[in-house]
Amino acid sequence: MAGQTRRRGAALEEAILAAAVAELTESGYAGLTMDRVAARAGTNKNAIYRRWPNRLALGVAGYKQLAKAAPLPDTGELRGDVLELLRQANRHWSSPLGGVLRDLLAAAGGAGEVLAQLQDQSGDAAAAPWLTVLGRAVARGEAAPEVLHPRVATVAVVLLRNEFVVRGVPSAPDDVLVEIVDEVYLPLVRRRGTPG
Amino acid sequence: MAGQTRRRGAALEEAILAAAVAELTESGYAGLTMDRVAARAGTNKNAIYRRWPNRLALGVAGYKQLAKAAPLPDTGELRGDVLELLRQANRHWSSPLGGVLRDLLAAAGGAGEVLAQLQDQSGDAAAAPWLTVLGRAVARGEAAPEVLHPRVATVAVVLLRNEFVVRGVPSAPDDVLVEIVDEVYLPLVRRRGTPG
DNA sequence: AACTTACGGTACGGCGAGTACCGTAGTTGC
DNA sequence: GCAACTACGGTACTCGCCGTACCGTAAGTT
Repeated sequence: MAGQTRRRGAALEEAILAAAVAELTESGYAGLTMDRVAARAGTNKNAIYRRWPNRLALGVAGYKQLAKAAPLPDTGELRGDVLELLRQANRHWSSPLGGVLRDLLAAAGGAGEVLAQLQDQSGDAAAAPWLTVLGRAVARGEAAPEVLHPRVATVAVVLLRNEFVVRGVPSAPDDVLVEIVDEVYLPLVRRRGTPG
Repeated sequence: MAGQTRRRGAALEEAILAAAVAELTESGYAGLTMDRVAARAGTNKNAIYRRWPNRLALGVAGYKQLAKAAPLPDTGELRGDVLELLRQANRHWSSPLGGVLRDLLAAAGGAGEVLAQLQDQSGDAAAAPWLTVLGRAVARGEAAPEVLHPRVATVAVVLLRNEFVVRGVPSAPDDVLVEIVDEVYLPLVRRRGTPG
């Protein structure tokens, strides 16, 4: 209609991705249909399928576009850092984006290739901030050196995610975060007696 | 065709549920389509929709039919009990049934009513065996009394579930279970120093 | 026997994934 | 500046599956 020139290549790709992101934020992964994305981008499904093999791949691409890392807290004491990291995670999963992530993880259904792309946001790479914060605590003498281990370091955030996955809460109350920190995480990582 | 009499009521309901269970075990929740269940039960979708409002409800009903509680371990020491509970959970989630449960949790998408029915198997009620086992350990002096708290008691099984949800592993190696027990769970629940 | 209820058969409507075909505009090479 | 190629736009499919509607008919009821 308008005298706009026909888009190609990168320009069109960005338009499609922007449409996908808009649909994801407005309606979640369930609302991300190929027809709607195509319509919103002012193109058709053909152009999408030339770039992404299926709906899930487009969803993952859109999610990665949206998710960005939060700044690392440094309050000077372990408890403050840990609480802040937990609150960041809680905000993320409480947001519409958290629902998208859950749906993507479900749609991937244990398919390794897809999960690998999401792990940057939710898996092993997510252990890095925890190890950093714990490392500073060890240097201060607040934590035992043997807890610098991904499985131990990420216990708190794993427990929080469990609240979302199993209980389906829209947002975890702050009490729960505090409880996780004080009842589980700090007792676990603080200098402890030698095991039998 | 055959001179079989037409089924009604409970007999038909059981046939439908049996068909649903068969589809779930053979093809998982994805393979549980209303048409196939109807065909397999030798009836039609009508009879199904008179009993369950939608596909998810039928899936949940089929799952509950399949899931049964395992016997509570009692090895005489905390570590043995905990490892056995973890191995039970690992077997469950590694089985086709575990995939079904993941899909159902995903399909429920945080809908409380549905999640409540599954929690009997995976949520709060699942804390009971852990509290029992821990209670015996406390009586023996193996564990501190303040860990008799659902969030603390279930830490091990939550960590294990995380392996499945985030990493998508088909089955957790036994090393991982041992690591969870020795690196996280036992240090956490064993008698510990007074917190600051 | 008449009546009511529930099953069986079938045919829809709706939606969304993914595919196919083709005319046409933009780009590239000569 | 012209031809050849590539990629976009439009459209129309197929397929699978959920959920609903309609109706004849068998089973249980009184």
